[in-house]
Amino acid sequence: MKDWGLREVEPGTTILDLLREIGGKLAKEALAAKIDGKVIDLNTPVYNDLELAVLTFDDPEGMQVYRHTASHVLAQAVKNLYGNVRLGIGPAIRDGYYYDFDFDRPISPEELTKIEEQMRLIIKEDLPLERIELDREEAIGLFSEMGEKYKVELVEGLDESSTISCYRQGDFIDLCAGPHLPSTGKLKAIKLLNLAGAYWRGDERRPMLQRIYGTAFPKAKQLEEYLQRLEEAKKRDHRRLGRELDLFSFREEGPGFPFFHPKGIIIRRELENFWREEHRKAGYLEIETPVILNRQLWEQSGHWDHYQENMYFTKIDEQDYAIKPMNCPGAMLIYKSGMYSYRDLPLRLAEMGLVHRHEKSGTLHGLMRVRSFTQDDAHIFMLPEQIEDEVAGVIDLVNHFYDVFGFKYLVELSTRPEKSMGSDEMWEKATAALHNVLIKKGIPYTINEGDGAFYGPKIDFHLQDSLGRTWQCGTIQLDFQMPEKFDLHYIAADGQKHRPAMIHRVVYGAMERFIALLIEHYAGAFPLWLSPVQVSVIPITERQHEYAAGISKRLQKDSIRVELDNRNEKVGYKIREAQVKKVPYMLIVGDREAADGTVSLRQREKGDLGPVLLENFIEKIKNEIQQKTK
RNA sequence: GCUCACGUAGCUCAGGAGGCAGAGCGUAUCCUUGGUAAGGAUAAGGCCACCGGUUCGAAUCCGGUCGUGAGCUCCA
Repeated sequence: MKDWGLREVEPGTTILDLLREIGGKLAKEALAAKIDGKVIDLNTPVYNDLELAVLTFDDPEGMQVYRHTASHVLAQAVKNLYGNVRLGIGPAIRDGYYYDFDFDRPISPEELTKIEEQMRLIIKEDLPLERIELDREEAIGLFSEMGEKYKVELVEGLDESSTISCYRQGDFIDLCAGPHLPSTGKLKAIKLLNLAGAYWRGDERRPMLQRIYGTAFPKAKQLEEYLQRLEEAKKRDHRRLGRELDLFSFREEGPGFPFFHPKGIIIRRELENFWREEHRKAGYLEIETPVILNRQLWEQSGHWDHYQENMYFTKIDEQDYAIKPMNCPGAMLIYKSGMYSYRDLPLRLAEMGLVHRHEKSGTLHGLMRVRSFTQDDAHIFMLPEQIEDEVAGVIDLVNHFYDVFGFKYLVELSTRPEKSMGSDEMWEKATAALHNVLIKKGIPYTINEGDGAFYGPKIDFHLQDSLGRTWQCGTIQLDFQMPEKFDLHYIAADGQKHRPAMIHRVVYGAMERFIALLIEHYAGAFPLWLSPVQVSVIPITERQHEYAAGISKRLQKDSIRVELDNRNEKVGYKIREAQVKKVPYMLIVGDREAADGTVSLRQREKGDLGPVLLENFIEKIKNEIQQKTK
């Protein structure tokens, strides 16, 4: 923030006037101001001494004000075009803004163009935004008269004592805390992006409104760049790359049930191998539990009461069974099959468990959200005093894994949900334990109130997809319930039975989701160790087919995943294809290479690297695979 | 599950006032044997998602079902 020194002005001068007086680009670029940490309108008059910071589009708060005003312009445009429409809410969000409308008749996406044109007219008029403060009764009266029932509801929900503010631009007035741009003319590059449904106040029992999403930038170039980024993100979409790279598919015969193709399975198995290795090192033992288990077990675990709508059922010999939606009850039974001393704890039982959940049809999303998936699960049974160490250990493990892939993640601590089991005391104890570890480790996190599992609070690790949407992957869930329900115990030093504590945890989360995120993260160009095809051998003419086949066999002998492209095509064509399929290494062999036992090496990112001896290449690639570096 | 939109060849998509189904990529065969991101020719490939209605006649119009997309709700 620049320092413009001290200024003295007539009382009542607005901040905008003040900035104009200072001159330069300031007045033009300013969007809002900040006084004592509070963001305010540039139209605010100044009466006392104060320290002022100017917000531009480069400040997140400035950007928010800019887009929030754009949402008001959107609402005004819609009001102008469709007289009979009730307004919902219209905030600024990441990358833009939206506004919710209750139309008499749903509008179609084509109409967005028309609305956008109307918005441009409003911007051109350069209408000043005026802040109006009223009391509760006045506000309710005003919005009732306008037939804005949602606004009336909002006002009624506001604190008795709070001042209610509205913003007016031309003949459009909206309930709003502000702040806003001084006038609509400040808006430059605007664009409406899409149309979707959204429940009023996010409640599925309430009416569904139509939400219009848009964005706005001060410069046309910025808007173009943003749209360009969206296009680029679409190219990284795992559903598209999954098809192009022949990794997996979905069919109408099994909505939400993915089919993994040979190339997709390679990635999956590599991830599993890595997982097994790291878990062995971290002191886990691997187990496997059945997919179908008796109803009585699910009643005992609480799933029958708390998770039924997400479960699939079947009958065997007239008996009710359920397809497991979680692996925990199975792990409980394994624990129960033996006797444990306190010296045996912590006992870490890991399971690549295939679970099925009946997710609502509208929530399915490629591999990110499916109805059958494999969790890289583990249940840690431990002494109460081992809880914090074990939670910390899992956090370290998650950290290590995500580091290998170069993922940045967001951490959330989720607390007790409404639908849950156990005493308040248990919940408090468990939540405090998770909280402590996060504090001790200095991990930044946000609290997600009421979003815990029905049996305990949890720490979640979220990863971002190509469009910046976040997906929960790793999770650590503390559970005092299951050990209770299943009457688990261990023999302590006092020779008596005691109750162990338990952690449910996953690192990848679900293999399917994690693979989806990896695809988007790498844009399909997997690091060598994960690449379904690591090397493509490309003979230039038929004369080298034999030599090329020998190379291919030689690589295969060392478990290198190689494809021999001896199709009747030119080198350029074959190289292009290997490049499009994101194969890390291409070995081009012509007469020269065949004569001196070399290969011409081409790397996916670096291009032609010239000839190398085959054995040297093999040594290099084996080393790189082992290192798991790019 | 809800709102809106969409469903035509393996993929990307044209077409459609109701009257014999189209392109590019990919695939197959042939020609070409070419040195670092697309050589040429020919051919195969479709119950226009499914079920019903309107009509002499439906890929096209109408209704329903299923699936997909964006978002909401819900969650790894």
